Amino acid sequence: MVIMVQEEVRKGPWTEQEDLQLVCFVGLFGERRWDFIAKVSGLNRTGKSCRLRWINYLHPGLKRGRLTPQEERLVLELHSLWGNRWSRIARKLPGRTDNEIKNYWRTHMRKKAQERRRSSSPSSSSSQLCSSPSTNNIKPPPVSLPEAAQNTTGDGEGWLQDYGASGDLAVQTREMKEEGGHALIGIGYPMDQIWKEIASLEEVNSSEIVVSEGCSNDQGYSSYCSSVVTSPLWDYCCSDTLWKIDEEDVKMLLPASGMHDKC
DNA sequence: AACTGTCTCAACCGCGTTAGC
DNA sequence: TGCTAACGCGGTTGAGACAGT
Repeated sequence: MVIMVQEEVRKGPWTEQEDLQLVCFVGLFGERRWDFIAKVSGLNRTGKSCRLRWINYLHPGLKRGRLTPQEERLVLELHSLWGNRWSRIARKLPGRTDNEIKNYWRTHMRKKAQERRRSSSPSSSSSQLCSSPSTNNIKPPPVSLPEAAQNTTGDGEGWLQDYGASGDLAVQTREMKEEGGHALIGIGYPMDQIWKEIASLEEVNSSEIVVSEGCSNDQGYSSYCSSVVTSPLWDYCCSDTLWKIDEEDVKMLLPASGMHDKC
């Protein structure tokens, strides 16, 4: 019997050493080709895992800590427009990740569901369409809404039912759905108004957002990272030389087998 | 102090989309 | 043009922290 001695792909929490290695190699090769980075870095991780770790934790532009009230409000507003399009929402919140927003939303919805359960009588079970945000078994009937509103249906009824902070908008939207989804405009909270509200929110955050959206390229980093708290790991590894090394040069200079030793 | 329930967040998984060949 | 690998997104899970009893 042949025993395959295969290096197992590591899972679970990342160690500081792994973080360091990843930061180094992302510095070398950029935020792409994650499988390649996973291989050459010597991390026994999948490319997916590396990417996720980078995006959700190591990215130099990330904010830490709880969402501010403005951010919370923005999340609620944008979710009412786009539904569970977390990455899209995250793009409007500089320094926040889709994962973070998703987690926040879950917590938020759970709280709302609990409050609702407490406040409602035991007999009124029919009104509790969503006891938990993660319960996606209950899918809403398909409705013919314009795109912005259609996107909101992806989560089932739950988020609409339990929507709290900007209740008016939620109620309006729910009413629209209950009416079959036709009269999206003109039920007291027209799309114009919604967009105005978003626009005004965006104005408040506009400077940050502009920077954030530029952050997907290298230039964005340099400007953005200087104004936001950056990872200590990043400080450790992010030197000019690292960024200036061309990938082809690296190939010439560092045989893959020993790369991670040098980094 | 010990136990239990709840919350938060990091990470994984599956699937759809995109890019390269 | 079809195939394949890589990427990106949304859903879900699980471990650790924290609060309440």
